[in-house]
Amino acid sequence: MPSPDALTRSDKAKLTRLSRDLVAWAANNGRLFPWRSNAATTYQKITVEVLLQRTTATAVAGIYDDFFSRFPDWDALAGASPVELEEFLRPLGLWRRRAAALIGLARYAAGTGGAFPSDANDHIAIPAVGQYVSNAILLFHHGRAAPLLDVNMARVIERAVRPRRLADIRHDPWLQAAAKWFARGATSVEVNWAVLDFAALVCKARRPVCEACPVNAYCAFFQRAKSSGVPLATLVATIERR
DNA sequence: AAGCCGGGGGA
DNA sequence: TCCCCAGGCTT
Repeated sequence: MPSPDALTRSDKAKLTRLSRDLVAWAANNGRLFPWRSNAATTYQKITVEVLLQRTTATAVAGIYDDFFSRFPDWDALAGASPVELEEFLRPLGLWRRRAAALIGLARYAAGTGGAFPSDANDHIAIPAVGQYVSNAILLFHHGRAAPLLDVNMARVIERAVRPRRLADIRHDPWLQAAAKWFARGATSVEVNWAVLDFAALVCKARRPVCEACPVNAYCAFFQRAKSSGVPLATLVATIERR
């Protein structure tokens, strides 16, 4: 009997279809952000992932130009005065914690000339780099496929396929495997951006727009809602774990 | 593997 | 007020 934490063939097929459909959806409905531009440097792409934590992409977009004009590279950020940096970060919330994290990360990166280890096991020692930013480093700095597994990707995968078992996204074996499979391959970046946009615009935490969802035909969450007759809004509150 | 932490903004 | 937002850190 296979482990309940293993990806089934059915899971894989569904995740593959999901990634393809969301990339297609994003081609017409995806959001445009400066940090996704070809002009964005690796420094900007990694730094912005710290800016984006526990805040909205809209808020980050609002400070993006000013921030990177004042702190254009790792050296500038590493030498920033905490007080000045905090002023830039205030609109995002968590500004004291974020300033300290950014300076720690920047000091590290400035010391290596902007290079990061290619082995994710070596990332845990780097300030402000947890599982999420580690994957961002693999994805944007090393050009490797990696899932930006945050609450958004987790929500979409859990609704479409099945809920995770553990409370913490970062420790659930099935969800980890599912995300990795979901974001595998040469289109990893596009898949990651597509699911973030889809989660923000359609598969929202509070009021998902299931009626206009491009994948509702095979979404477990929507199918369950439809067959149970329970109003969607009620079901949203309870993604049951098993 | 859980608990804790910590700020702005929208519903 | 409560909940959500591209989580990291400590235990």
